[in-house]
Amino acid sequence: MPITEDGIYDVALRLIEADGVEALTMRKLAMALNANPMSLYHHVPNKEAVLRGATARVGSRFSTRDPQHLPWQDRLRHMLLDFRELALEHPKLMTYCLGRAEYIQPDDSFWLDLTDVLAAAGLPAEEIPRVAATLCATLTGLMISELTGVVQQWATLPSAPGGGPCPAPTRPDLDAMARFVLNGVLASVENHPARVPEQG
Amino acid sequence: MPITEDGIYDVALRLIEADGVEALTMRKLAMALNANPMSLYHHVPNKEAVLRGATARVGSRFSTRDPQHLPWQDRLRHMLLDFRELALEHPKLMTYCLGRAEYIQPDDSFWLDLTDVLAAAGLPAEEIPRVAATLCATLTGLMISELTGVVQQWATLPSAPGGGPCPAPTRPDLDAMARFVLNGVLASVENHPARVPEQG
DNA sequence: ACCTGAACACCGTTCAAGT
DNA sequence: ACCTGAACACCGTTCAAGT
Repeated sequence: MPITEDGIYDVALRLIEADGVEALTMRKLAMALNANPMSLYHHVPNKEAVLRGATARVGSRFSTRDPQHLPWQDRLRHMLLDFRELALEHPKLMTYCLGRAEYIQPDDSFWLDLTDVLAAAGLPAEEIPRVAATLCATLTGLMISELTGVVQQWATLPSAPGGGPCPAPTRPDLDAMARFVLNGVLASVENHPARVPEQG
Repeated sequence: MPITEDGIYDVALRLIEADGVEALTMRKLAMALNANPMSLYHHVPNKEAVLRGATARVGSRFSTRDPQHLPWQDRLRHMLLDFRELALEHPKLMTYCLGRAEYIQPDDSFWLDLTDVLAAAGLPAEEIPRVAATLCATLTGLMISELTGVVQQWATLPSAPGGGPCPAPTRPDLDAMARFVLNGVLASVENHPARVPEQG
């Protein structure tokens, strides 16, 4: 079968999730595609573009069926938890791309829905981009920390010099920690000084 | 002058802040040290150790004069803002190490002070490591997003499909956004269900 | 003990040559 | 248009040989 751009991104994504981003090589990628390493350069300008393409492919999988009839709190909750689910499905690539710019774009449904929800929450238009940006930053930290394993490591650390280590958090524990952060985010929006609460 | 382990870390840190982590090379590092590339391996096992050493050197600069007489809210505020200042002083290296494990260790004064503050806030001992872990995760996201420039980019994005872009945030704006996240963190701790508020 | 040159096994990418 | 082999300019690291 011939090489296609999307085929390159798909195989790259598979290799990344198997061995990590740092193990991805143009030569290995070509081998997995049964192609000559140099053939890739006829479909893709360079390695950076491969990583960008794989990232975009994951991003396109984010299908938010944003339930617009629900209260904004529930909509925000769904969005952020959906984002987390997607990140947990592609841990290796997401760990990579959460740490650099450009993984959330202005025309992503995630960004559009997020700003829409914040408008529904009663935030004035000029405040929305900055509040949305801080929410994305918080979400970034939660997911990077969970995906790299630091958060599990921290949660296991002793809280006092003499104390023993805590039991490692299980998946339900991590879910609870994510919801704890989420509740803080919701409270921050609710208490934003410029917010005009919806009447009724 | 002879090569020393600390000298290697210091020069590595300088090169990293000048050109970024990905531009650091054992060969360039040796050149900056006026040494043969292979000489480094007599003082350091490999490149990973160089990055770990440089990271530890930045971490040791975190001098928290934790004002224990202040209310826990003020102590927490100081700690997190001090952390941010340190990160802003070493943006390139911090961007790198915030994205991987092990940059906060159990015997770091940052961790010890953080757990101490949470105890002063009235959190039960068994809850402290997990709350501390989520706070570190939030802080990680804020700083990664600020250092990579995503948060500035997001804050500049239009909030509605028809709307124009917002003005780029200035340093005071970024400070305000950091305080916004900080207030959310404080509120999360204050409202933690297991917290026993201090009397008086 | 410390340094060094040559060498090995890799990279990403260019380019001229093939079909 | 698409593919390919050789080659270039790099990497990190090993190792035998030097002082």
